[in-house]
Amino acid sequence: MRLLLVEDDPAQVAALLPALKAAGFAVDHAADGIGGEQLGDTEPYDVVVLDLGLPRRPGLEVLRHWRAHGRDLPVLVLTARDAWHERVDGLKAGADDYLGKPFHVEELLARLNALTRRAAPAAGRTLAVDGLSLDEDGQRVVLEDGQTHPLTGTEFRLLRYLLRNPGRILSKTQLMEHVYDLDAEPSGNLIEVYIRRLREKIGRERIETLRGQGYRLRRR
Amino acid sequence: MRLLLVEDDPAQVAALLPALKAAGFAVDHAADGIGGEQLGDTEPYDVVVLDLGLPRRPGLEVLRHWRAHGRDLPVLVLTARDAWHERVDGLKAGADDYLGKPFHVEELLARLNALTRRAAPAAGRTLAVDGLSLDEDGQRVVLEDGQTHPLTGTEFRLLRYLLRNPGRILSKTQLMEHVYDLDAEPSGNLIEVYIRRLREKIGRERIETLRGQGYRLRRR
DNA sequence: GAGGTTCCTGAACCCATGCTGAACATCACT
DNA sequence: AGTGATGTTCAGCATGGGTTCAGGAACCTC
Repeated sequence: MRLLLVEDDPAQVAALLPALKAAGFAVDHAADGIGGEQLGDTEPYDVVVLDLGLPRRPGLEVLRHWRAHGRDLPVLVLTARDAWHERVDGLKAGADDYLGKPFHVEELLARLNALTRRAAPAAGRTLAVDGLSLDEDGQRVVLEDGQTHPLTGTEFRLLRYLLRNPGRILSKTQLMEHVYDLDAEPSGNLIEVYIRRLREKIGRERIETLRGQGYRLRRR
Repeated sequence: MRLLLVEDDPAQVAALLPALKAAGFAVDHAADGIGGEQLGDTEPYDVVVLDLGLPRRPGLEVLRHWRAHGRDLPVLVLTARDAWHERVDGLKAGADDYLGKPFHVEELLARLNALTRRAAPAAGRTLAVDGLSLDEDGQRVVLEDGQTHPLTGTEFRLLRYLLRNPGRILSKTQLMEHVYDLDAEPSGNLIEVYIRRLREKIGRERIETLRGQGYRLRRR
């Protein structure tokens, strides 16, 4: 079992390394975001323990990078205690689990166990579905015919979520919660408005409406 | 997706039920350990949300009972905040995941999603009986010849219930209660109307009428 | 086969939901 | 402060789907 530990605090590392090794993991260690990201890109780890507060590159970005590139290895995120929005952010970014600091080593081991027991999930996806692709760096959509449209921030988040769940029905509440953070209520018709704006850019028929249910990105 | 919620606090239940239903789960609820255990023993749930502090029988015992009897359905455990030993106990007893109270509903849904995705890999949620299959994500029927028809919300719920009970006679009252929530009386001829609409989509003869008794999905 | 009951069917109704265009508010940047 | 871009709210319109109704067909009982 190969494990990547991305953590900058030397004290933490000193505490964790022996415990992880004793638990039977072959541990690699990176002390900053960039190093961690590179290791995660290239080495076949069974699981990653990722701190969020990292020098050089935030943990969340590292995680998003992996997910955006289809890297679907199990990631356990370490967050500050009680920062529940961080945890939700982490889960949204594709974390499989989180643990609030400070934590007990025993608990970390238990959770790693649970994670590695899991079968590998479905293959990672590129954010491209049937000729509709999202340029995540440029924040643009590219259509089949090469046409590209720039997206505003909200449009981008909405489309990204749709593309991550092609063919699935997504309720307005779900969309609301993913486009904005936390418990946003679909008070106004915000989602409708943005769906409309997206449709203008990617084509009316690519997003179906399911009355009373939500919306669905059409997959051909 | 059938979900069993074992939780005694009425306020929690009131908050969770609608959210879970909105997320597409068919939710059964038990208010104590013994009831929950029995339901879990007998019904084919896709996932269980289990509170640990339960009257009549502690959640951990319920979980251990299931695991000891080879019941391997995914279980998410709700624990008191910061009771980390409880969480470790839970994991040792065979929980697949846990969540500390108080938690955010969105977080619960995210974790349930992860759990159910893992448990039913690529199986694609479909209910199928003799060449008649219901695409639960897409809310569509697919016939033997590949023909597909989109379903409205009510049609969908009705057909799903029929498919879950193929070959059984289902009275209009039963259908009413499952298509709508609970105590609805079959005042008008609503069910008749919907049966008709369904027949139009899946074929006249797939649903038999049993005069005075109800309807039955024909199984060949 | 008369009479009653149950079910079928097509159509009409009506309302919640969704769509749309535009105004208004807010933010970032200069 | 001014400007342009983005985010949010609003009001009116369109429409889909849930519901009701009425007339006819099928079925059962006597």
